[in-house]
Amino acid sequence: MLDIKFIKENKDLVQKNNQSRGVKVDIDQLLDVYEERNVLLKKVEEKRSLRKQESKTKPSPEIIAKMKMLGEELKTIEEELKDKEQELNLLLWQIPNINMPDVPLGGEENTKVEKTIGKIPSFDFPVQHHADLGQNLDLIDLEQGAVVSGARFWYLKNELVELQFALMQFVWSKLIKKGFKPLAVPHLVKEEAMFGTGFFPAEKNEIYNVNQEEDNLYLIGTAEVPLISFHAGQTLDLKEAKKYFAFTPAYRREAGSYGKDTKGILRGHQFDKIEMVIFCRPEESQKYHQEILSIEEEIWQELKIPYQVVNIASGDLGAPAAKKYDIEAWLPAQNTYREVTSCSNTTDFQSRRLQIKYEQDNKKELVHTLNGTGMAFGRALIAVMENYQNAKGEIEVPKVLQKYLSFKKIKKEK
RNA sequence: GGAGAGGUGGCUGAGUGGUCGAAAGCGGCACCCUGCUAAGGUGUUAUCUAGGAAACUGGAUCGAGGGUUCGAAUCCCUCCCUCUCCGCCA
Repeated sequence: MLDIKFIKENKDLVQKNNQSRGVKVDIDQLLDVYEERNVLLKKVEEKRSLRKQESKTKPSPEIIAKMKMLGEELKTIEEELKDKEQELNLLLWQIPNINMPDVPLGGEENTKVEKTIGKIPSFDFPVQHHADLGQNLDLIDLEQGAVVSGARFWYLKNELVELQFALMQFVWSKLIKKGFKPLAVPHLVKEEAMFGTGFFPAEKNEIYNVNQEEDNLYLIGTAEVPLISFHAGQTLDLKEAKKYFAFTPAYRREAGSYGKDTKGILRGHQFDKIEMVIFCRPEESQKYHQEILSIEEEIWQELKIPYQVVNIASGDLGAPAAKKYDIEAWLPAQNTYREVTSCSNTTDFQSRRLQIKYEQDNKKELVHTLNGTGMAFGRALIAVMENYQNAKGEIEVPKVLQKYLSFKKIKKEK
């Protein structure tokens, strides 16, 4: 979230920024509420001060009577203050991060293609959709997934599972080489972690709530949540930035996407993913954003799959992100690029909520946090399947993955 | 799941209703001493927040949130977490 003082001093900027993201919070109202809250706070503090002075020693009966009255007044004002702070927070929590200067303004249609890498392949045979390849080669079982868990769940089978494991090792070893430290993280988190990373309140309906009555935990929609929360409440030594990654499933309700991408495994309630995060000093976050992007690009380049990098427009940014790049890989069967990774600079939006700081000239300052997809395996599998299919309806194994596998092609006969 | 114990400052640990933001020790910092020398002495040393140029002043914080009380680290309730024993278990 933003610093209320920053909002006060940069009213117009915040207002414009909100507009660019389609967020309708009345900043004047917010600042009014803030002022009202400050007045109440001052009153409360004055009365508390009085009470404190009289409570140093045992007071006389008259003073006790007086203090009793003061206590009543205090209680009333404290109640008002609490309501006012609640009102303030509800407004404040809706305000998204400030766009970086080079974020394209507008909605999805204004997403800017930064670069296009790789030549779109031309096939001299009819290309198959990954769902058909999966069916023909006995790699995906959507029907039984639906029987067991419902729509948008599936089983991966045979070589496809091995292929995913090969991709995992490929990305894993690369991130280790790049200085990222692996973490095995909780997949169920408390509300505070969801709020702190900025997924609540905005995206609450995307998240599974487990055992609300007894445990009230939330299934992670991305490892970003436990990874960033790993340092919640801590003051870090940031002489060097901290880099982590984790391999986890991502659980998503996909509440708003009924009827969208229903064929195959492009959009599901659960997919495996490697996520990376970085904690760094504010002046370094733009540099590390580029670094994360370049690692993601390297992965797709080595897989030899065409992709484009897009700079997400303001209206499409999640609340915590100041800037976001997606990589979209070419999917031949859909004849288009589709999102396969996403990396964001969330500046101090998350660290302010989670109170993640570092020490600078004997003062504690908020860190900047970044996150990026190492690999979303569901979509990576789709990209490999569709781009590496051949005329015989087989799937060839990308060169960089071959050392992890005992086969070079996925064929029909097992 | 059952039975218990507990969460206090950077650390150890005292504090069961008022003068407690909190003894003592350790650690840190500053100065002094310099034939007890990998030592001694003196002083100082929590965090957040509002105002202020600063000195300073106010408020909050003893796991979190409520409650009782004129007054809560201390009493009551709920929650979170840690530990011990039993049970179960990959």
